Amino acid sequence: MQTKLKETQLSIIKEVLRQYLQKKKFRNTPERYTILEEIYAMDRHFNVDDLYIIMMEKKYHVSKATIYNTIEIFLDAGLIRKHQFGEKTQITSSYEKSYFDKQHDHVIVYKKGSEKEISEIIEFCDPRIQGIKEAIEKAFGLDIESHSLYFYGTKRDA
Amino acid sequence: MQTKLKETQLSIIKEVLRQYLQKKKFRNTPERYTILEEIYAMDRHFNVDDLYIIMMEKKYHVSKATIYNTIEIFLDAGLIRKHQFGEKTQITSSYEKSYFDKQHDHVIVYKKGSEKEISEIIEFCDPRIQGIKEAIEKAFGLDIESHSLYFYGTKRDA
DNA sequence: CTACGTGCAAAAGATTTGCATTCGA
DNA sequence: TCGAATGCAAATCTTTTGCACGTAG
Repeated sequence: MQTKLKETQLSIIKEVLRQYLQKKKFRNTPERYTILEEIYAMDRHFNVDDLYIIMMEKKYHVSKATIYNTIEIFLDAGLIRKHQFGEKTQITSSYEKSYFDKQHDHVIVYKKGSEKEISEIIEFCDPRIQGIKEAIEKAFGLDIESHSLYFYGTKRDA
Repeated sequence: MQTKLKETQLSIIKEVLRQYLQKKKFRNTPERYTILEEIYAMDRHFNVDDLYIIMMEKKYHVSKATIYNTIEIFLDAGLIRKHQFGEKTQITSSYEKSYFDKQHDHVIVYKKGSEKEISEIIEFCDPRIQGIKEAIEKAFGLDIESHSLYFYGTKRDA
């Protein structure tokens, strides 16, 4: 039934994409649906290269240019979220599927000695962030549309 | 007296750098002090290119490689902080001096129509973030060393 | 049929690296 | 003196762009 659920979810997000494309008067290209499926079949964060390699391995011919282009669309459609993990290193952007998730934030856990290697990424969700958001909106007369919060740390010694 | 204050601050941070270099057994090169002065003479966020251009204009010969190298040192010394503003765009890292500031977070305000252009960056400081931090540390058994929080939004209509 | 979207390769932009030279300790 | 830092240029890596072709509408 896990499979069943996945199938149902898949048809939902495809429908979301379909409606988005329609509204924006973009075309229903097969590439866009294939990439969407692959993203939603994955269970972790990914970057463009990860995705490209996966597509290659599965013999779907999709160029990186198309992946970049498509990701832009998915971001706008709210189907994925973008991250810049690893403040210390990393230029590469990461992404994750977002449609069935609730908004959450991340803790980047570094390996003890090496300040550069990420050992783990933990997700969490703290309601207090909402309170901060509302305070900011009121204080500065803004509409806050999104936020990103990262904590950086290490595993505490036992 | 603004000038006086600035001079005093300058001698303090130079001393901080001196001690840091000494502790790490790095060399006291003039470039490192020159770059530090320029950074602390600035009053806003900057990126490597900004800094490079400023150095050029003032006829200090410093290569970009050295700037990158030096910035790494200053980060580790706690003399500057690194940012990745503009989740939607921007690859370039920004930095800001940090020694006399208290830790603060940022709101990235985008221009109304164009989702890509930043119109303003607001700094704020909300103590609730501390509470979240402590909750995370307790919940996951971590030592959190730093965080970054960005809100993204637009000016509210009058 | 007519753009829009794709693939490919080249370009662009940020950062890193290699190497010869300089210079602080 | 001698190894660490610098400057310069080349290399690398991610993302963007230009152009010819294919295809959705």
